Amino acid sequence: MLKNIDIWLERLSSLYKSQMRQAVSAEGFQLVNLEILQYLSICNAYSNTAQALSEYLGQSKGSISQSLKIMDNSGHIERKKCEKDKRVVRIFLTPKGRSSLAKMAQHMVTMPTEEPVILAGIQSLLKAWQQQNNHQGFGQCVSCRFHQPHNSKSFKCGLTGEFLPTQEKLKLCREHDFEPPQ
Amino acid sequence: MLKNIDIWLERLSSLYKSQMRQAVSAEGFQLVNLEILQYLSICNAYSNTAQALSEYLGQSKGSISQSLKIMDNSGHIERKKCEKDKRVVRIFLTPKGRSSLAKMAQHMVTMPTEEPVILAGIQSLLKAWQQQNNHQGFGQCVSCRFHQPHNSKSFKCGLTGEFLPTQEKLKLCREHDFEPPQ
DNA sequence: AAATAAAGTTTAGATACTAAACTATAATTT
DNA sequence: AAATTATAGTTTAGTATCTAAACTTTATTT
Repeated sequence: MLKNIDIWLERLSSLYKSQMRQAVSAEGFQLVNLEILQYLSICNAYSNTAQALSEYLGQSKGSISQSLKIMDNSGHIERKKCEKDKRVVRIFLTPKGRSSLAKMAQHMVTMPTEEPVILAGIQSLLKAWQQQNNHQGFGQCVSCRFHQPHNSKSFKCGLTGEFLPTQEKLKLCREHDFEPPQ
Repeated sequence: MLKNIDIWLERLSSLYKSQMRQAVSAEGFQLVNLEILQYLSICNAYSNTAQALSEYLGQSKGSISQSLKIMDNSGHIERKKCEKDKRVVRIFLTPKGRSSLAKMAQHMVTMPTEEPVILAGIQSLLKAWQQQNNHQGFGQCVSCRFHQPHNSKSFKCGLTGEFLPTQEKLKLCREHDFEPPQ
């Protein structure tokens, strides 16, 4: 049935969630609000939309839309219509949102060591999952098949053709894909 | 702010949850029901209670109690009063519960490899978390400070003094602790 | 130009969650 | 031994969340 490592992964996931629950209740938030703030702090400029959040968190668009409305009213996020595509509404963290997130992050323990092999293991798991789930994306630009190094200040995204500043390469992208499609 | 590995952990956790959501909706369940069935399938004989579930999942007793009531009515679990301590109600998976769990497990991808170093990494993270959270327990008997090898068929739990069959040593215990208390 | 697709919002109904009050039993204290 | 405190669980009431489906607007495809 469940393998040894699956049991630990299960526990890891439960404990992570439990930790988040503690963090939010200390700040009078709901779980989903922290998830949204956290996502917005690590996603790239292509991925700050309700649709992306819906895919990332695995919840319906309607539910996300409602949560965003509340967080907009409370001043934790800002929504701006995208000029290029007027169907799209881009979401941004406000200073208030960032500050709330920082407070909640204090309640969370981070990974004690940055062992490359652990990172590699986690990535191999994600890779397997994504392959099963029709390449549903979300990963750092630097590990993406579209990532093209350019110079020290920027890299090129092979999908959009745009040049992005180097700091963006560690952010999550909804278009991320490890492997070329079959 | 967030370290590289934290971002991947975040994604791991979100994807895990998202996967679970897909699995439950395919069976017409709710997320929490799968979490409960899963826990019951991996916890040991000391840990199959509402209180333990509440601690494990980080939710209130009331919420857990309500979910258990529903799952009892639907025949997925059974509740039996504990003879030793009449305050306690022990929870058991029924064949129907096991079968539902098995069906949902088919929708979940498991860890591709059982790399010991990845397992070690996950455990070191859990250890750090537990230490911050007042040793709040939950781990396999085999990694617990109370675990005392006996013979090939059984081991002794140093906390309760009982001898437990070997197969139990891979199950989760709510009393689990990595390190001796300070 | 028409049809289809995609992003987002709104609504209604179902479900889940928490906090607090409550019952029952066990463990501690006096 | 009696009283107090702690623990396990349930119930209730109110709030928040979630989904599905209908709908609007804008983009893309036919």
